[in-house]
Amino acid sequence: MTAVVSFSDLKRVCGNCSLRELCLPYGISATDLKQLEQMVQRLSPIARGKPLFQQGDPLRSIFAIRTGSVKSVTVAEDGAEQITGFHFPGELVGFDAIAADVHDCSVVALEDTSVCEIPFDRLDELSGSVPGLRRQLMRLLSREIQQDQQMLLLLGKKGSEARLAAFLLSLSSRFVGRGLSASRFHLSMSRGEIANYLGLAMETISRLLARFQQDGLMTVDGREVTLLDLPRLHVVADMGGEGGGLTRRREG
Amino acid sequence: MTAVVSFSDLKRVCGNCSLRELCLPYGISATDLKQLEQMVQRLSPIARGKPLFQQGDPLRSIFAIRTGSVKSVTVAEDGAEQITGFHFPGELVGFDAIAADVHDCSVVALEDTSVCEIPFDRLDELSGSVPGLRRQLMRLLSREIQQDQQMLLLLGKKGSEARLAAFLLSLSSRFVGRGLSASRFHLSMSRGEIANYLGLAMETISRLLARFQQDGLMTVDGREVTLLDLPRLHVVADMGGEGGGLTRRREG
DNA sequence: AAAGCACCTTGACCTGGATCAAAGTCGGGT
DNA sequence: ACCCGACTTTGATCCAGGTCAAGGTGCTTT
Repeated sequence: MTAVVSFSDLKRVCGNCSLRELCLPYGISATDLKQLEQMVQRLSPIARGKPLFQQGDPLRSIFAIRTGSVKSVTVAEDGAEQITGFHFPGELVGFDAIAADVHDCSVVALEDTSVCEIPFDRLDELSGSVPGLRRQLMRLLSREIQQDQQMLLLLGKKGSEARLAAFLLSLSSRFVGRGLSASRFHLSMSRGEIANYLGLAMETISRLLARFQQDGLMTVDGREVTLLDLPRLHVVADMGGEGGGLTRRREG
Repeated sequence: MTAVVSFSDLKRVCGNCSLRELCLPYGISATDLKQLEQMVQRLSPIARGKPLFQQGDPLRSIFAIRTGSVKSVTVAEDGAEQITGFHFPGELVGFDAIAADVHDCSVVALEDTSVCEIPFDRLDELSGSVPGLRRQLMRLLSREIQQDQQMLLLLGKKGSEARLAAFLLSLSSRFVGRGLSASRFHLSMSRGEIANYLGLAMETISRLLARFQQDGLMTVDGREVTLLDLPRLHVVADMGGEGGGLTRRREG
């Protein structure tokens, strides 16, 4: 092991590429970092609506979103499509494919999007020699499990208002992490995509947004959104359990 | 690296413990295996209703179910409980905790259950020196992501019949994997727990089981279940998408 | 064998959100 | 400027599944 790389060195290498998330806090040596740097390729931007990879494609690489945004979509045998996630700069996609070496969802750009490609076998190899990288990879996989399970709770136990509020708050907190505004942002996905993601009908999203606005929780102008009352949105997002006021019985 | 261990050696070491799933097909050396063997501890059986670990506990170990069965439960801030999974012999639990070093679900025994405990930091350490083990760990994490996303599709897009049918088929195929009958088995969870897991009301489960029986799809006697028509159950499980006959519009 | 309890079933009714329908809005192309 | 197609809003109606209520069923305890 050679010297640990400084923060500024890293910034030079990855810029604000999301890969710094992958390696930063875990002490990577200069040689290891060089290897990591060399394995990453910048792809030409993906146009809105174009897939980064598709369900059924063999696992070749993991991708990091640099700019723009994407959705991941799973289609069932019967043709039903479920959006399983939206991803923004600094986030990685493709982890679903490790289990079977085949992607079981498609990832599609919601707007013009640039990504970095990380060939998986090289990443795997390097993670053998860099314990911090291995831990970080596992952490990322585990985080995805957590998020999906949080989503299961949302779909299994919460009503439409709580779902939408939770969705807006999730976007907000992720934008904050990127140094953007917590309360004012642009939705890169359509109402229909939000609806699909939350297991609701498009019309319901439309009505809910109108109601939230009317209740002073937020402002909506097309896809431009301003959250006016974060605390109350949190209350709405937490509604619907047996702990709160209005119960919603479901188990015996 | 010393000699690769034979299948029979492995059987001696892990018996039919689920850990063989973790290491078997990936060529582990005798010394490595010895290390793995030494790190695994057999816990005294967990009584029905007792937790293996609880939401909020720090990550210490991963657990492999040896006999019996467990459920994992997440409780939201508002008190709503969501069962995020059922686990049977040969399956591992605890992966959710890697991201934050804290378990974000509780795992509770559905019947008297015996498990093996695998201290996580030792597993992590060993996985550094054994590439096959590392790959297998990643595969397991990734598989959990896949399963959760499959579940998201179920909760987001399918009706009650499809959910229950898919649930029964999932149990069936998992039991087959353990060498048990695909069509005849015992439910170790209550109707209420099934309902909670599937995002339905207990009464709905009860009614659906009655209807499935009446339709000749299966036989129910308390918690004893016999699947009579696997193919038709598959059809029911796949219902509800825009590809099939009866549509269920949701996106624009 | 009676009581107690946890679990399950069945029926009657209600409601949240889906579906159907019909305009309205906006951005991009010619 | 105008048109076109994709997206969004809003209203009316419907229904799958939740909720409420009232018994069963069967196991364990005494």
